[in-house]
Amino acid sequence: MVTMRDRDIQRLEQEVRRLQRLLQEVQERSANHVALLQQQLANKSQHIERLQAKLQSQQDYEKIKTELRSLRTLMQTTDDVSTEVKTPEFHPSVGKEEVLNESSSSSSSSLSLQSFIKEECDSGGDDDGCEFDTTRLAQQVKEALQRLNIGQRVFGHYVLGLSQGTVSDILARPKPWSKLTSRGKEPFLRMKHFLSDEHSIRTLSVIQERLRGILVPCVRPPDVNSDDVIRKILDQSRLQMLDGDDDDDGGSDGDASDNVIRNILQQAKHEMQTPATNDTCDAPVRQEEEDYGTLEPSVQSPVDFVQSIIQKVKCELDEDSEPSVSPCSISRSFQTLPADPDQRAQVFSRSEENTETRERPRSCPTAVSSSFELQSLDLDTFSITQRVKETLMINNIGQRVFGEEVLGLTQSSVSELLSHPKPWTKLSLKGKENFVRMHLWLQDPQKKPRVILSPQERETLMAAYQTEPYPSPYTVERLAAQLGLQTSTVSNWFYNHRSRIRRDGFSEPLQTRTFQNPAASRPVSDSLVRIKQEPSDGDTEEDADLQREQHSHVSVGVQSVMSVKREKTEDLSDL
DNA sequence: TAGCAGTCAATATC
DNA sequence: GATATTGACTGCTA
Repeated sequence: MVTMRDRDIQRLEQEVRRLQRLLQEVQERSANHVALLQQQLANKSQHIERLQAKLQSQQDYEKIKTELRSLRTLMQTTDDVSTEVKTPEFHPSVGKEEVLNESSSSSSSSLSLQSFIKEECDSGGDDDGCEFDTTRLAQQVKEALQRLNIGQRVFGHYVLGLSQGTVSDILARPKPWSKLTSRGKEPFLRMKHFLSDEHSIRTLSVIQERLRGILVPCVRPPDVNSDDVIRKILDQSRLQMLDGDDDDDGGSDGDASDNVIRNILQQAKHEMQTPATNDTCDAPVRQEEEDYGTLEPSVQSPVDFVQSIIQKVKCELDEDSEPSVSPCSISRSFQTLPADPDQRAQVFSRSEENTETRERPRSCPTAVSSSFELQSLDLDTFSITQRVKETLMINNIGQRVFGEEVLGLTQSSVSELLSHPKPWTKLSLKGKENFVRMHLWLQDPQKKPRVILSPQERETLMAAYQTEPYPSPYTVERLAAQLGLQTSTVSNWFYNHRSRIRRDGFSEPLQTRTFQNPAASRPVSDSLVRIKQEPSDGDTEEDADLQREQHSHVSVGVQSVMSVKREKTEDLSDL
């Protein structure tokens, strides 16, 4: 009996131990499972955090979408401007309103320039009825640009289709409407239209902001020039290097640029491929493709828009990221020499006066021979240096001047370069640039330099103008000889001077002012000259009108247009 | 053909 | 970097 009970107890004890083990195993499994779940939870939490961060970073999606639309609009309209701006006369029916205002496709409230002009003119019944206060208009535009922090360059390019300098000129000295030709009226119509179209203003503001943000504006229409030639050569060289070897100090720049381009490309592609926004974009940018080449395989419309962005960004990044490669100086005055040795010496001596303030020559588009044959990338550096040395010697040009003006190098560097030229294949990208510059400089010796008149020369011309505003050919020749200038330079100066005096008379604001000599940006003693205002009996009606206007606007200044015209009339009378 | 209006773009200036 | 100046040019007109 006792034995049976002991056996039962023993069995029960075994059972308890088994259950305890089982319990322990379950507990361990549960703990592991809990740990696993906790780990998964942590992972999920991290994932959620990442997603939230991503969501946060993409909150400007709508804004970017809007900007891309704006950019697309401008891509289209810029092409329109670049072609239509060459139209010599303004034809309201032709619709240059494409500039910026074509955004009406997304803004039904936008007025077209055509309808705008019609509305403005309807009150008068014909063109004469369009009477704008150009001074006020210019002032309003200046204020708007200032308020929105929009530069004249961007405004001129996208809205007016004009260069920055012209915009500056028009805004600073607007002619009265009645004195403008139909061509001259066009920028003012555009300004008026721009001011009246909130969408255009907003779009331009966005673009300016965008350009200032990540890109450098490339507002000048692309053209074929020496810079392009060198750029192509160097690009080709870089491509070869990337394919062949890694001896390229410019490679990192290129990679960085391409990464940025790729990012924008992806963003733009995504934008364009989204069904909701995949509207038609039937403006292929063939011209830009030709100008800049393509980064990606060609794509069909509507992704042509993407292509246009690539080209634009490529252009902008190229200009921004490769300053050392940018072939800046080729077209500057020292790139080429006048045919006449005396003039060459004069050009260099004149420019030498200013070399202290000059840095590496800047970019300037000047056409060079399109048959330029440097694409072979196999320049004879020894021959080039020999020819450069000979040219410098013949023209008595110092290495210092040549280095500063053509290569952007010091005299010692020029000396080293000319004395010990490396073979082309051993040169780095930057080293090749110097030889390309020298080669172009040698290739195009007939190009005229930009003349910069000295204060003394201006003074002489001004004095001559005082006595003879319409100089005879003999006087022009005499002045040219006296100053060592070309006769065309003297003639141009007189044309320009008369033109600007007239313009300044027109554009003068109502208050009395001191009339500045065009040369007055320099401290020239004769910048203030008393103006003649008394009318002349022999004046025509137009002259009288001109005089009234002048009389009401100008009290002191350079010799007036009335006296100029009067003298001309007197000359004719004498004849 | 001279002169002009309008403009570009290199350069100066701020 | 943005703006102003100015020599040179184009296209038009008388």
